[in-house]
Amino acid sequence: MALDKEETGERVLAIAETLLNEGGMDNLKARTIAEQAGISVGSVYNLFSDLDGVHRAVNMRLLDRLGVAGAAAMADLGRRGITDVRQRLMALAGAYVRFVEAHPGSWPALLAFNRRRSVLTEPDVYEARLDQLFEIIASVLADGGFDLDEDTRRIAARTLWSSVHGIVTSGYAGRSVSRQADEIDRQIELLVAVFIRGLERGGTFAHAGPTAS
Amino acid sequence: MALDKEETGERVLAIAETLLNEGGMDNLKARTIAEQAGISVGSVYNLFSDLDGVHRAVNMRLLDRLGVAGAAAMADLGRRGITDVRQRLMALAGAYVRFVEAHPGSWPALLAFNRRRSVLTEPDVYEARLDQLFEIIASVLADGGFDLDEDTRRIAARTLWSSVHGIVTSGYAGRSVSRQADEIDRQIELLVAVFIRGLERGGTFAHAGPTAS
DNA sequence: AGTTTCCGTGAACAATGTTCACAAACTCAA
DNA sequence: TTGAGTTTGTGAACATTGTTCACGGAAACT
Repeated sequence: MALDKEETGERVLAIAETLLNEGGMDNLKARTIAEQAGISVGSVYNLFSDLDGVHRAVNMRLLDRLGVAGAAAMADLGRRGITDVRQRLMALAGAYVRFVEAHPGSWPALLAFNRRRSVLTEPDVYEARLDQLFEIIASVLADGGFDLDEDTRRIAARTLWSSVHGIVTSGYAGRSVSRQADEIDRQIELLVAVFIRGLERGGTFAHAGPTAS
Repeated sequence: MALDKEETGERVLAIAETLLNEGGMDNLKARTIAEQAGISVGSVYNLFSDLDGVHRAVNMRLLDRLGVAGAAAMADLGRRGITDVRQRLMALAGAYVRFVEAHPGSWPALLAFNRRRSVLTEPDVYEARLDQLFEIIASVLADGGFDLDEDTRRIAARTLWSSVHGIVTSGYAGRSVSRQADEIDRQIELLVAVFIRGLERGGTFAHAGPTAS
């Protein structure tokens, strides 16, 4: 055998990611993986606990890649000496949009996966990887000259992320990709602009009135 | 037979919704539905094209219910003479949060369903139902005294919706429900506050710089 | 009554996740 | 090298599930 266990595992993950990216969760089949990897079905289960385990591993790779993309976008701006908050936030959002477009099947599959196993599993590893992204956003806000205490900045970073995420996922649900791409750009543009203007005005964001009656 | 075709269909949908709400998409099984409805598997396929058809029908009911919840929240505020933009937006967001909490399994299942059949099917009916919600938000913004042209207002309404949606779905992914509920409230509160302050400052939101280089 | 149409039934088929008894390959001491 | 012990690979077999369809009965209509 030319490949050792770890190499075979990597190959399986690469195949699995392609399958997920091309056909979503329904396309991740044990027999297809085995066939394409040149191993038997049983070996797949020898390498991973089950298909969920394979999917989880693929998801980790995706999250790592997303983190790298975000960090790279920031590094690029830093290299070019750009410190403008708006440009930095747009660069981060743009990195996310491009990441989603580059993973049209596997990223939705990750979201669907998390949704399926909502509260049942330990999302600790996920959270850790996402926190990394929140940190980037929070640091941008910290450098933006806003008058925000650390807690508010933390919330604002998460809110910004969730909002961009919502725009992108809502945007790509239905219709054709091209038609929606422009709509998504406009929404993100408005979101970032409004956010910056809103934060610039300062003030507190403490829990005030009732959410609803 | 005591029930006619339509009544049986309704019963099937009620059962299907319960199944989805309790166990997500994986829990929607033809045989379970048949058993609980007191009919045979074949009859399920006589009433609906396939399980996707059942799920689609359940989703329609959910979207209708969401629309009703939104309209009811607005009607309630109207009855109490409340016209404050912030309160109205918070009421809408609150209605959505409560709706999601009331459908902990079936709503995620709807989202997962849409994600699975991303561009393949006709989401026209979905879009129509969602547009109804966007209209409500847009009308609130129109009454808010902002200096926005109609197009910007449309984008702003969709952005606001997508953002709230993103906050809620990101928030309920992982961890316990109770822990996250407060975080979600704070994020929505900040989002709405920032949005209003940002829009108040007026100005244009035209596509300006490059999204990223 | 006879005919036609519609509807319910559940056995049967195909696809798929998962297991497991067996075999092959490998490790390492004697 | 040999042989015991361990690890790894294999694919047949099983359980579950979506979906179909030939059959039979009920209902409607003539």
